Amino acid sequence: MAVHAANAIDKRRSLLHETRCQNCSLSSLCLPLALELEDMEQFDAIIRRRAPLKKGESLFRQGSAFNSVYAVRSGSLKQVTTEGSGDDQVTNFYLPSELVGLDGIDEQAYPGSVIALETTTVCEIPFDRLDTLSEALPELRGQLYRSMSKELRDDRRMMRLLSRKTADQRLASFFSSLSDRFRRRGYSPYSFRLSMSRADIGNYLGLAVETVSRILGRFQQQGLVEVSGREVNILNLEALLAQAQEEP
Amino acid sequence: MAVHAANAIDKRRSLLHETRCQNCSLSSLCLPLALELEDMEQFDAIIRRRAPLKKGESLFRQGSAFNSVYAVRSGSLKQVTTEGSGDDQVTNFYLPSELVGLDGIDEQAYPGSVIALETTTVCEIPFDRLDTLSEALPELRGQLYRSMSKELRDDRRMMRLLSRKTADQRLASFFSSLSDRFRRRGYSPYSFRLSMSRADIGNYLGLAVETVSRILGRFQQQGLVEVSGREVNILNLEALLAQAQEEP
DNA sequence: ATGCCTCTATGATCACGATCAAGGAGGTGA
DNA sequence: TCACCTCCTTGATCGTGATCATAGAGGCAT
Repeated sequence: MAVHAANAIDKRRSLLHETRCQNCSLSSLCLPLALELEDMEQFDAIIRRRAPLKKGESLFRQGSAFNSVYAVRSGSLKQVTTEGSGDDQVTNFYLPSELVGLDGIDEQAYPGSVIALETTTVCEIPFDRLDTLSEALPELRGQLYRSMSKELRDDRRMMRLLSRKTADQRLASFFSSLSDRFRRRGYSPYSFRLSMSRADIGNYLGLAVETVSRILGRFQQQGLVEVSGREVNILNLEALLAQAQEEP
Repeated sequence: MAVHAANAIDKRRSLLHETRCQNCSLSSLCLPLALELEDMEQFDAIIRRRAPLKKGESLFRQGSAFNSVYAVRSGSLKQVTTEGSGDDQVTNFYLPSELVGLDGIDEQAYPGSVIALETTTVCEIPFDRLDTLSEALPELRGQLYRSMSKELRDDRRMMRLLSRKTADQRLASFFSSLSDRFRRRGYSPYSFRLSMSRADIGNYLGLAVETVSRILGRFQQQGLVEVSGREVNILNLEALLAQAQEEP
C-alpha cells in the first residue's frame, strides 16, 4: 500500500514536472521560446492542460466561441472548414509546438473545426490572459506577432502552391515540408509516419485522392520515396526538393 | 500676396488636418479604430506620412528589411512574390484602410514586393514603435491581433477558392469581394473601376488571362455585369453571389 | 479468427482551363 | 498626330487531373 501511494505521488510529480514549460522538450520551438526563466513561470501559470484527444475527436468545432489558442504538445491535428452543403476543406495540419486557433481572434469564433489525427495532447492558453500577459512581457508579445506573421507567410506559400504548381510539385512540396518540420522537431527527416489519410492530403493540396495515390506510386517508381501505407521513407530528398520548386 | 500667403497657410493646415488620424475618413476602418481620442493622438504621433506613390512604383521590394507596416490611405496596391526564375505570383490586393506588410514581422524582411496600381498614399507605421505603443494601449494591441487574425481568415478563404472553385466561381467571388470592400468604404458596391489589369486578376486567381477575358465576356452576356475596359457595373449582385458560392 | 468497413490502388474516359495564335483597342510619349 | 507598345479579346487545340468504376488491402470490433 505504502508503495502504491509513493508511486502515485511520483507519478503525479513526474506528470506535473513533464507538464511545465520549463521542462518541455518543445520549449525551444514553442510560444515561450524567447522568455527568461522567471517570465516563463508566469506564462506557465496561465496555461491549462487538457486530457489527451483520441483520434477523430475535435479540439473545437467550427463556429464555437473563441476563448483560447492551443499549443500542440504531441500528436497532430487537421483544421477543416465546412462551407455550404457538406463540402469540406482541409486548410491546415498542425504538429507539436505549433499554435492552433489564431484565426479565431478576429470574429471571436473559430472558422474551422480542428480534429485530432491520432492521440494528441495540447496546452490550452486562454487568449485574454495571454493578451494581458503579453502587455508585461515584450518578448512574449513579439513571439505572438511572429507566430501570426509566420502563418501569414506560410499561407502565401500555400496559395502559390495551389495556383501555380502541378500535382507532382504539390506532393513533392508537401513531403519536403513535412520532412523539414520533422527535422526541426528532432525527428528523422527521412523516415516518418503520415498521420493523415490520402483523402486529407488530397483535400489539402487541392487534388483528388486518386491523383495522390497515382503520384505516390510514380514517386516510388522513380526511387524518390518508399511508401507503405502511411509509413514514408524519403530516399532522395534533393530530387524531391528540386521537383517541388521546378517551373511547370 | 497676402492672399497667397493665407492660402498657402490654409493649404498646409488643411493638409496637416487631413493627415491626422482624428480627421481621417478611414478612422472607423483603420488600425486606430478602437482608440479613444487621447490614445489616438499618441498613435497619430508615431505614424509617418509618405509622398504619394505613382502607378507602378513600389512601396518596398521583396527581401528588403522589415521596419514598418503601412496603412493604405488612398489608391490601391498589389503584393507580388517572385520565386525562382521570373515566375511572379500576385498574393494580395490592398485597398484603403488595409494594413500592408504584416507578413514581414517574422523574418524581418518583406516576403513580397508591394506595388502601387495607381497613385497611392500610405501612412507608414514603424513597427517597433507600434509594438511599444501596443504595450500601453490594449485596444491598439487587440486591433493589431484582430487585423492579423482577419488576414489569416481571408487567406483560408483564398485557399479554398484556389483549390475547390471553378474559374467562373473564382471570378464571381472576386467581384463579390471587391463589391463588398467598396461598400464598406462608403463607395458604390455596384459601380467601380478596377485598378488592376486582367493579367493581375488572372495571376491572383490562378487563371490564365484568356480565361479571365472569356469569363468576363460570358458574365456580360448573362447580364450579371457590364464591363468596359476597367469600368465595372454590377447588374445582378445576387446572382453573382450565388454563382460564387455554388457547388461545382 | 471472421466479417465489415474504410482506405488505397489502378484503369478508362472526359472536361476544364492552359497554351498557342492572331487581331483589335486603348493609352502614352515623341 | 502618329506610331508604338501594352492590354484585352476571341478562336483552335491540347494536356492535366477530375471523375467514374472496380478491386484489393488493412484496420477494428466482435
